[in-house]
Amino acid sequence: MESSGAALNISAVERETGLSKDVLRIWERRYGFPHPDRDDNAERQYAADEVAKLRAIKRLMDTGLRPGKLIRQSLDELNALAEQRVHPRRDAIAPAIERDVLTLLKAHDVAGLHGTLTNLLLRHGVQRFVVETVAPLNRAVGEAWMRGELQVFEEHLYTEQLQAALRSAISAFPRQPGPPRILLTTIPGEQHGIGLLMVDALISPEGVQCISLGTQTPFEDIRRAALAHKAHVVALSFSMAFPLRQIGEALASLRRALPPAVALWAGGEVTRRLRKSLPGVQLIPEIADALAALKSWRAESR
Amino acid sequence: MESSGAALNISAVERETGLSKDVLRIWERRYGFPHPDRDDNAERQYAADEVAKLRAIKRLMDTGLRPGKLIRQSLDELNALAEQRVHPRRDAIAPAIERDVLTLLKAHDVAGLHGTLTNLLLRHGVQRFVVETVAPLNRAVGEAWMRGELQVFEEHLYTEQLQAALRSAISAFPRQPGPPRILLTTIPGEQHGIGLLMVDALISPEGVQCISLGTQTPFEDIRRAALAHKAHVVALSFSMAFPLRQIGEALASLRRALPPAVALWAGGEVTRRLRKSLPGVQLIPEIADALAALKSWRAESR
DNA sequence: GTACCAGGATGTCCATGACAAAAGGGGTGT
DNA sequence: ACACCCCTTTTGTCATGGACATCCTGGTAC
Repeated sequence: MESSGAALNISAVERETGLSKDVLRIWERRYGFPHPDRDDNAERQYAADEVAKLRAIKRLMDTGLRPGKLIRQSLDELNALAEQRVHPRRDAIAPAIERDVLTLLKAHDVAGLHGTLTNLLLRHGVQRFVVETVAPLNRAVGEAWMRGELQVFEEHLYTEQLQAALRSAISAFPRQPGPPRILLTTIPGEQHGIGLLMVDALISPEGVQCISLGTQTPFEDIRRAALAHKAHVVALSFSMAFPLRQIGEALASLRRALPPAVALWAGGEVTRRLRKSLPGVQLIPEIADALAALKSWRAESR
Repeated sequence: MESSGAALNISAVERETGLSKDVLRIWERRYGFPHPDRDDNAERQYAADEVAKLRAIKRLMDTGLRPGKLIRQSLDELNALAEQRVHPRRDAIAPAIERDVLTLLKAHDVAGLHGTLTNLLLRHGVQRFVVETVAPLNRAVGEAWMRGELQVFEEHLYTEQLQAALRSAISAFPRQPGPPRILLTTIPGEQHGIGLLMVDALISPEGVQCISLGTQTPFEDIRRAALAHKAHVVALSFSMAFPLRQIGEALASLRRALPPAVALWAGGEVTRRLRKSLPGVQLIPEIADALAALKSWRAESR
């Protein structure tokens, strides 16, 4: 294992942790952590365990905690805290399905995972699959990852298999002409697209036309796309990792850029943490709320 | 159009153009461009046309040009240059299919695009579809985008529809047990996953087991995943936008981290621009080379 | 033609200062 | 209890300007 896998420079740490260079430097200045070695050229060289602790801190911050209280704790304490922070939400024992999937993931059983997801999808139908299976599974996987039970690559495998399942469900449904026509995408910087697929799979069966642009569409292009496709709704998805600060600003500026007749939906659990009220923006903190939003759109547009 | 849709601050420009804050600031210092206004707090406020020019410059840089020669040119000159830079490669008139797809894209005809891709896929089979249709189409779309004929959101729609087509093809093939077992992913920072899907679709029919982790797997996790899945090959994909500088370094360090028995493939057109020789790394500059690489792996491993 | 070297071009890193926005903590009125 | 407001602390982002490793280009020697 030699020198514990080569120290990382600051931009590598930025990529691995999601903490900007500015933040890494100012934490060092203010809190004394991290405290990387310097190479011959006086550049920071972060050790693997420092990066691990930074990742743990980032994880907890994404749930709403602040760095000042986290940064002095040891990695073990942080993991304990993560566990604490997760348990309260678990109202009962984790259902069998979630345990099964986590077991398959840890066993790296690709075929089993694929089979299980496909089975659930076919058994319950797309919509129940999304609301009752995928949403809780995402939570379970996210929590397991938070607790350090899952490796990053195991979580990637989950995402990939889930994506395959959702896409096959979506493509099985013939596209029916709207309305409403819904434009799905994420803003630049938000690279998680699973939320888009979930919405697509959930509401396509309702006879709406979902047009997905994938992730990270520049603002100006979201506007242009909405006009070009004559979209009735623009729906954005945000993940927990996305900087909360930017969400409000982004939604407000997009709201200004879009014609008032075009509805703007913002999905993702984080949207629950938004403080400012955003007139003209429909928040969708739970995936099931997308169906409600669709209903109310149809009611209003008559 | 008043203040042309609100000026962007430096981090917004970083997201929209892919140029880091450091680069934006030092260009301003060295070349005098961009030259953003300052707000009350002396922070840079980039106008929309500056951002457009920056995007044009970035586009051209991704093809190997250097900023010093680009930055003094006007947006029109840059677009002309992009056109020039594209044409030489076009040895004949663009085939009908490529023209058709571009027309559909510009007409925002989602159903037509989906139909055309599906039709081609079913008509020619997966492998021919990937090599003879998708690869030239990608090039055509990339070039049209470079010339400014395509908007970003139109290119996103293409990517999304293509992804749907490829995934449905892949999922239609039953996964057969390898060998080789091939781990597909990209390294952190590389967010384009189409290459992975193309490889998957191309070689899955050959009876290999492709395990895709999606994009941006941290180095350490690539190693762990290779071991956990007992992969025979680790295949990475690189797009033109990925900083060439980092590719060589990344491949070398990954080569060191992986057991010698595990082959390392690096795909994508950019790999042709690599200077250093990389022992133990198989380059795959053309998608069709993946089949050759597979053949030679099978020959050697006997 | 090829190999090699010097100088220019380019991106990344560093240190430090400043400040706006968000969050927390009280206190007060209903 | 709860809602509201104001003040303090916390936190992230931005700015400036200097340094330097690396890559590219072009010229020179063989």
